[in-house]
Amino acid sequence: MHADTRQRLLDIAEQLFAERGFYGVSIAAIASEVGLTKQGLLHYFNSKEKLYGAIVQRISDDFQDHQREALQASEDPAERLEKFYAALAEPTETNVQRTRLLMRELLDNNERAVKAENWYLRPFLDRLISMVKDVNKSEKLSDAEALAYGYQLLGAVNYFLISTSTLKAMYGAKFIEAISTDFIKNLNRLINQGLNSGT
Amino acid sequence: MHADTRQRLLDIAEQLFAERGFYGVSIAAIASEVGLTKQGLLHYFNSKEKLYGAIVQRISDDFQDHQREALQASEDPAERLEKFYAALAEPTETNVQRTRLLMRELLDNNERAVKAENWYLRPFLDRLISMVKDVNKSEKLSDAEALAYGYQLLGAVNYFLISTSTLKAMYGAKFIEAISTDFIKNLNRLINQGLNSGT
DNA sequence: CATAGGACCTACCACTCGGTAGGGAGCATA
DNA sequence: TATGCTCCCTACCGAGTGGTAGGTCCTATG
Repeated sequence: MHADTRQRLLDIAEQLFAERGFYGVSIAAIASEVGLTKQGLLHYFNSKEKLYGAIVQRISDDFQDHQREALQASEDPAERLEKFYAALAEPTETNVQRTRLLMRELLDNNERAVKAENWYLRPFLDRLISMVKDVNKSEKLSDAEALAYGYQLLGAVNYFLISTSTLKAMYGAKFIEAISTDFIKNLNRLINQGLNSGT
Repeated sequence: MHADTRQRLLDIAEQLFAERGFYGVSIAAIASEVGLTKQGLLHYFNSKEKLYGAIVQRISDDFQDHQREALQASEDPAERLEKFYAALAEPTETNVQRTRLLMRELLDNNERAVKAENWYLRPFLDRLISMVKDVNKSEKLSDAEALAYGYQLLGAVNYFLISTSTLKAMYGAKFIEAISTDFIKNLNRLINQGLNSGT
């Protein structure tokens, strides 16, 4: 079964798909990067779509794992939310990579006209809603309000994450480092302040 | 010179690039949508890259125009910022389309290794920085702080815009409409609140 | 020692890609 | 009438695409 090769295949393909998008990478290019021929790759995944699907599935699974961990990390709901977003915002290489890939997924989704497999984000978002609602129980936020709020922060974090490299080139590395710390500070302020004053 | 055909070419290509990305569309597909052959298209733009570049340039120009308009729309800096983001968040078809295209640009930028033409966002962001600083003059925000703040809102808005169609499919149109109004409300609250209390 | 199956290969298929060469129709100027 | 330019065409190219067919080697099991 050679799970080893399979893993390397997934890892490298994930990286390439994140960098260049689904149409921007050929299976031959992926295979050669792994040290296989195109047909070696197709031995493990019968088609390009299947390979890509396996990658998205893996990411989505991991994301939900991290979410569950954040839930158990603290008793205070606000603190939990802070930790959750802080983990998402961490500029790890894999974190940035996966954010890029998921963002591309979001963009490409549209034309695939929402097939069932695209609902992978659903449990993630549902959990996010309940996390937000937990923070501000006194006001009894509606699901829509909670999602609006959670999604705003999600967008802020993800957008910034995929922008850093471009921003760095524009403003210089030092400036962006300064921004990064300000960014997290701001984020936490929004979490605590935004949810504890009138809607 | 048939500026007419040229315009239609740009319009349709913009739409297709936004939907499927640079690699996802062939110039033949674009041409046939316009009612031309591939070589008819190449008569106007010598290469696929040139066509794409012209589109990005046009968007970036229009964006800056809108920004300038927002600057003149009001005397109150906070209100200006509100109007600015409200305009960005408007779910117009072209607005969504262009946001998608620019987001793809941002994702693809990385591998093009930051050539000079990718700095098209620079004046846009610079103006954004000064707009944010104007709102909170008493605290004398640094450029980094201002950009961190402005970029957060930018990310929130853009990310939400490209997500609406997917979210609609997941949660239903009604729910998302509710979110949209909550979203803008939230955004304005963040603008007024976030900038007037301690950093 | 035979055999089955996993892991990977070469060769090839039909097709699409971006781009070039060269020509023709229509019109404006000389 | 000749010339030249804009607009757009057919025909074609080499390279690359995802995928299939069929085979070879190796190892694990009977």
